[in-house]
Amino acid sequence: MLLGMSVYTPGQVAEETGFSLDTLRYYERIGLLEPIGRNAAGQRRFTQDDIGWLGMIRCLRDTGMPIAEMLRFAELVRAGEHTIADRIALLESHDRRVEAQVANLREKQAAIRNKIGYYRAVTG
Amino acid sequence: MLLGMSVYTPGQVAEETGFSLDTLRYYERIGLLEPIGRNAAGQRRFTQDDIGWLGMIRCLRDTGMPIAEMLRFAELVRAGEHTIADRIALLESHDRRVEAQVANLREKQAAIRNKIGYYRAVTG
DNA sequence: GCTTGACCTGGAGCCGACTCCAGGTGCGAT
DNA sequence: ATCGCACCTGGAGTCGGCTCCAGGTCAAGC
Repeated sequence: MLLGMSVYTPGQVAEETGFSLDTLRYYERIGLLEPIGRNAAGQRRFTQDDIGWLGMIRCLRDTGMPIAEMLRFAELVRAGEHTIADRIALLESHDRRVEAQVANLREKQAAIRNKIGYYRAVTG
Repeated sequence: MLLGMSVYTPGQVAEETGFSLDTLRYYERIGLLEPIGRNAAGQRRFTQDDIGWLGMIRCLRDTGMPIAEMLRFAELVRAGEHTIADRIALLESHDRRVEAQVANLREKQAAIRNKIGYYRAVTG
């Protein structure tokens, strides 16, 4: 029973992660994903681990991390356990940027709402 | 005394708004700013109003509104008072997107912090 | 009267992040 | 056995948003 060893087709992964097929191939090409396993016909078969890593990629991407920095993180992960301090440093520094991002967003949002309020007042 | 009629050079505006000189010219070219006044030598002189509008642009830009939509908003503003309802609609719809953006950011940030916590636990 | 510095123009170039394409393979269902 | 579909490759193209460049103009200070 190899229940835990399930693999996923590119289509399934695209569906699940929200990345397009092209983006998945692109990420593999540039080394953001390490080489994905293949079946006999040369088609990609993603593992649960690959999908987990893609989840991380999505977090970083959605919070505005540039690909160059995600690549650095990927390299740290590949380099093994002794890079964990560096990974923490990278993620914490990113976390601070995210915090600043949210603060800026909130500030600008307040100004926009203010403008809406002004327009409302003008039209009565 | 024309105290209220002060004008600003491109350099001053760049300084104050944080937009580069090239970006200011670019925004005028594409019509996001309406044609900026000129002095005798053909150099731009920005008014207080221009700077106010640039403040709005910055809010919209920093909250992720694409230029195409800012252009639409600019056109509404130029078209006069009768477009105020449309402007409110546009800004409110944007505000909802900003809200979603913040929510997504927070969610992904939580996952990143989780990862940091995991790394911390691993290294003890 | 010459240099310096801030500005002007139109147009080209760049960067990040995909996205699309042409031409080809293999597999499951009819 | 043939159709359709999901997949493959390398490479080119797109898009948004600037950013840079060459060559030129003025005004003020030395």
